[in-house]
Amino acid sequence: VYVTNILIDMYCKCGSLEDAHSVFDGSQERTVVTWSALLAGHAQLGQPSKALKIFEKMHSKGLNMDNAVFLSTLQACARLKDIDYGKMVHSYIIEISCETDLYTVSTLVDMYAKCGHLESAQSMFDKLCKRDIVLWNALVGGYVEQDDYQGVFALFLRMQEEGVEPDEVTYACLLKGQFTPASLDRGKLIHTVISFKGSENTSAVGSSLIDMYIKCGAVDDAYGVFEKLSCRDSVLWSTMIAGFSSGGHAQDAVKLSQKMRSEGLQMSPATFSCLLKACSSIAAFKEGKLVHADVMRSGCDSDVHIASALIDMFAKCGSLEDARRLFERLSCRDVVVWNAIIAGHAEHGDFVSAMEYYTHMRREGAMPD
RNA sequence: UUUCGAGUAGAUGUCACUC
Repeated sequence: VYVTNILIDMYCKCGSLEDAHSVFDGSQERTVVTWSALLAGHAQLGQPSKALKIFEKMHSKGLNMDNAVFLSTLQACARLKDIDYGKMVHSYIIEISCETDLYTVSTLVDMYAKCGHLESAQSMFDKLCKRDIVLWNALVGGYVEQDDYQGVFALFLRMQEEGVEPDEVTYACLLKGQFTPASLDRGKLIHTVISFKGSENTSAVGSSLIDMYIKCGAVDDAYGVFEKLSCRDSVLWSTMIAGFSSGGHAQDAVKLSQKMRSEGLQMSPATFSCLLKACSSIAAFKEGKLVHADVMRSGCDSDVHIASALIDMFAKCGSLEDARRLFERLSCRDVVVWNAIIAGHAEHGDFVSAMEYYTHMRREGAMPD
């Protein structure tokens, strides 16, 4: 059973729910953990409704639920913003009496906050006598997501008063809010606090800051943050590249990727994706072909995300042959890939081919959206 | 203290929408 459980968990963590399911279906013996692993996979991989279905099945089978099961179920409720379901799980937790577990309470607070019930989240929070940083962060994030900046401010002050040190997650939470050029002052204020606390130099905070400045239209400030960072992970590079191209500086995005190459850094699939978008936005054909070569070398050319970005890039550069050649070689085509090839041909006035691709798509049984 | 599973936070594909 252990092996089965580990396998299911592994497949879920690799993002393949299908494989996880087939292991699950083929298993002779199942424990709560077997179910729990499958449930967690669905809750975390964007299949919250299916996660709740699994929870219901577990319930009807009369399995003994434990904390792990509740946490994943509550995550699913939070994603769906299904407060009624969340409350139901909550009362179930009270019945089983494991409401004292800090992990469980944090997840409950997070669930209430994400569903917009900040008062419930706050009162649960207040009733506790022991709080860890995750719990604080969950509530901070909740206020931020509801755009309740007074609440954010009050809570942050209370953290200081109680001597709780914010960590990088706290700052990332503060920065995940809505930002527009009108909110640059708020962004800068948060940045000042972070610098004052000396927490500027971590990648999660750095990329959140960059993203914030880009959303505020302050490309130079964003790049300033990037330059100051001594340790850059791939998310940081992607953030900056994406930031340049969305801020109308696609040329700089390309330049940055050259710097990345010259430093001998491996590009991740996400980096490729950002970079290809930059290339297509300015129809940078030569650079696009270079990226294509990099993609081939890294072996992630079968990734549908990358493939569709490549097809789109070639199409936007006006090289439909290259787009077609890539398309033909793909073994797995999702809607986005089909859309990209169809739109590419339509964009260039080749409506006949566009229609042909459309009928081709229907023949293969893919659903248009 | 979660080594069979479980809590908060960062970037990423096509098209359409407001202007």
